[in-house]
Amino acid sequence: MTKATAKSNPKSRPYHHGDLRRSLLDTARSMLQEDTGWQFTLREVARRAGVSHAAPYKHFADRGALLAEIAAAGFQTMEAAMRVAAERNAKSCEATLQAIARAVMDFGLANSGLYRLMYSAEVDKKAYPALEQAALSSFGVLLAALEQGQRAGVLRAGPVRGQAAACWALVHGLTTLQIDGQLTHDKVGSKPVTVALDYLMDGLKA
Amino acid sequence: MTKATAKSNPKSRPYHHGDLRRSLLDTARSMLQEDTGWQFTLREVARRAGVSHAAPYKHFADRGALLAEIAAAGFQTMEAAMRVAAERNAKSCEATLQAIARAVMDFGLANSGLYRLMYSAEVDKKAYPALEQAALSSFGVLLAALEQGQRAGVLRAGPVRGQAAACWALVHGLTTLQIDGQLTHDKVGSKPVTVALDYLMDGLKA
DNA sequence: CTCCATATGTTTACAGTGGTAACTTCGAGG
DNA sequence: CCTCGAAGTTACCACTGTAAACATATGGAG
Repeated sequence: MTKATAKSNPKSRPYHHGDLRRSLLDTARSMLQEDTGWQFTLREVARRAGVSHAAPYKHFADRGALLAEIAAAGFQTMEAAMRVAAERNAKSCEATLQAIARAVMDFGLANSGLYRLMYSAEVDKKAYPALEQAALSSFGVLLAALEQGQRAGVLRAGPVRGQAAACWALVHGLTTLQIDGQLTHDKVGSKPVTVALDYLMDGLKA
Repeated sequence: MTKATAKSNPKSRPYHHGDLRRSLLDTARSMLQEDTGWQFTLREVARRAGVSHAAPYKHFADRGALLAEIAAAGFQTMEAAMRVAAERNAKSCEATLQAIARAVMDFGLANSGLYRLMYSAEVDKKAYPALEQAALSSFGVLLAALEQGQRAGVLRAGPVRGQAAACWALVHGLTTLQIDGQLTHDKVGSKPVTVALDYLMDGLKA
């Protein structure tokens, strides 16, 4: 592909960008990073990518499709983080779950814009099966950890998905609260996260 | 006020609406009700209120101000629901907390659009102190219940705000999950909510 | 090697949005 | 009664998402 060579010479701005699709995704991601205030215009993405405002439509059906793809990718990298956290803390079930929770929250805090997008009504999972599946897949990491905990007899026997929903809801809630700055140190103590999780963990134990 | 008489005769559409401010709020609220897909245009509100698209600006600084006011009102009615739930189930601390949780979730499910708005990044609490205070005030109901539980010795002694954060996060998380239809019966069991709360309650108990 | 089909980009256009400004109308208080 | 300000209106601006028509570069067929 000579496209690569074209990209190697950014000065002459070849008519064909080379890899606009990737470039648009990257640009959009970086915009999500800086942009806490929720605004996201496709035209601005195009502008920053140095391309006409209609160009993105050659690669994405519409604005929603771009967002959906970014959100899906977000779920995937979050899932990856969850997995390594789980594997590195496999000694006890509690440790694993705590590690997963921390991984999610760290991810959310580090990429607050992206995290918001992932759970925003802006992008509807029904319309993008790939997105929905990415979300479900990340949920699976939690499920697996809980199942193992039950098998080991550390956790109460019971509907795993119910326990998972509780954990997920708690972690997600804490993350958004923290993103919105409502879990400030003076309001809620020093280690609200660990503490809150401990409460739930105690309730889940056998 | 003869304005009232003017409003009583809607046919002749008097040049001055009578009570446009209230009317706009009502219209907007009802739009939030039907509208699950997140779109909310000020012009549409004006249209439905039977008024020109610039009229709202005589009563609200901008779109955000309207939304903020609606969100604040939402927090107030939610708080009211929480309060009556708490008072009607004051026998035991567990019952009170469960009732509060149910009240929040019922409110969220019954007014999903409004609930979304209340926690949306669309309306930033920093910019509207009244909104922020309304949110904090509703949080206070939960705090009070937990404090009472601690005093009664039913709950662990400890930082109340931390426990509150845990409860809040859990309930909020469950509510949004349920609104998004991700807590379906087959996925998560029959009474995911009560169950999940029970887990946390067990962990909070002394 | 030539040439053309096609993927990718650009320009132009349109409807709809939030927001401002200048004009009109109404009703209340001197 | 008359005026003055509040609450409407229309006209306008910059911007958005999206579509259609046009332009260009590139790879593969002849």
